[in-house]
Amino acid sequence: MELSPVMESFILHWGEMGSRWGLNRTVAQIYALLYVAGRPLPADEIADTLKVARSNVSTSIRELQSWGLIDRTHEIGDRRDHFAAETDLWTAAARVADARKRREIDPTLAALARCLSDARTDDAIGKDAVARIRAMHDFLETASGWYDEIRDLPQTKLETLMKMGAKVARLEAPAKKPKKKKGKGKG
Amino acid sequence: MELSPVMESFILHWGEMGSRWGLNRTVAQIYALLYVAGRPLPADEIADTLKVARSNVSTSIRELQSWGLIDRTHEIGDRRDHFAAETDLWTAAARVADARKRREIDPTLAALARCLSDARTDDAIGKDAVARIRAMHDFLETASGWYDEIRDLPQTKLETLMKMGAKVARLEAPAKKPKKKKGKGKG
DNA sequence: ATGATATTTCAGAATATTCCGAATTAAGGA
DNA sequence: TCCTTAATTCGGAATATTCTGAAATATCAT
Repeated sequence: MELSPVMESFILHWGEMGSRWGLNRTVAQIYALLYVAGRPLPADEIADTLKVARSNVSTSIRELQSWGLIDRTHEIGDRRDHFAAETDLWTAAARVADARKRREIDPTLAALARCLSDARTDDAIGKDAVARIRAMHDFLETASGWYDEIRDLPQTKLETLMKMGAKVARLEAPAKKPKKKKGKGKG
Repeated sequence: MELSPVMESFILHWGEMGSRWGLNRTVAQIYALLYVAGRPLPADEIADTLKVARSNVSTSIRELQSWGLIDRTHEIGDRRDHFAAETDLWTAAARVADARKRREIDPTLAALARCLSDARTDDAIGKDAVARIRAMHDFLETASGWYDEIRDLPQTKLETLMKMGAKVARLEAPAKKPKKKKGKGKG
């Protein structure tokens, strides 16, 4: 696929971004490419466009599939697999959040639970240290539970909830002097 | 500092976890150590305990400070700096979220804005592709705006909001048969 | 100043990750 | 079956990151 300057810039920036969020550059770039392309692309075209090895595309595609960020499709008269990005960004974000929770939060919670259990036979650890580990466990568990509760909300409900958030914020800090908006000097 | 088996396990797991969230192992381990220790430790004691180079501790401490996750303190009769972890996990999580937004989301938003601006003189890009880039930009901007609105809420308000979230969830899928509480089969 | 201790910097070693490309496997079609 | 094309696997090269240890710098007391 022929990339325009802006498309190229978009893909490069996205690759950069992805690498800060635990994806590797190629994986993020492929997602970006499929996202702007707006139509399913076969693996070899992806490799050509991004100038990476065909095998690298294969591996990266597998990774993107494991995140639920792309779909595999087919075209008549073409034996090759084609891939399309999930273009609904709410859905994409939710997929990533789900996957990260499953891969990182849940195992961490399990590890913390094991620590707490083991602590009962660890006579070298202090009660306060155990309490802090418990606090960590409970914090993650609470956050995790909230996530489970809101993750299935349809977007509209979620947006409503977000707007409620803004209201709560405004209730909390009512404009006492609505005359002038002044920088708070937070630094 | 002498580590009990559970403390060691906690620190190792946390190091593992941290590396999945963009911190390096040592940084995450130092935070974990200071967190369980429950008292300020000097850099050389951290190095001894974790068996890493003193210089590595210096660098990692700087990183932790840049995330706002540790405080520097002093003890009378001791010229060394001592470091203590932020033990309030809400605060710690907020600090990380703030930092990541500033370091990753904000620059990405800027890059996307630049793409959109450049797109006007890019005659090789299609209108639909521009529209998708705009969708990405707007999505991030919206999420970013929401975050700004709720980040200053005190914990209590935030918890209230979270509970509202749970309620909204329940309104959305009301228990038709409130006879028995049954596992929802989340898999 | 001088010496003692604390901290930081930084070049390069150690390690980890990403990526390529050759070889292999899989899937059709004739 | 055999041939062609698509897809995957995997050893190791290329690259990036992390970590060490030595040297430099800073801080404080005398």
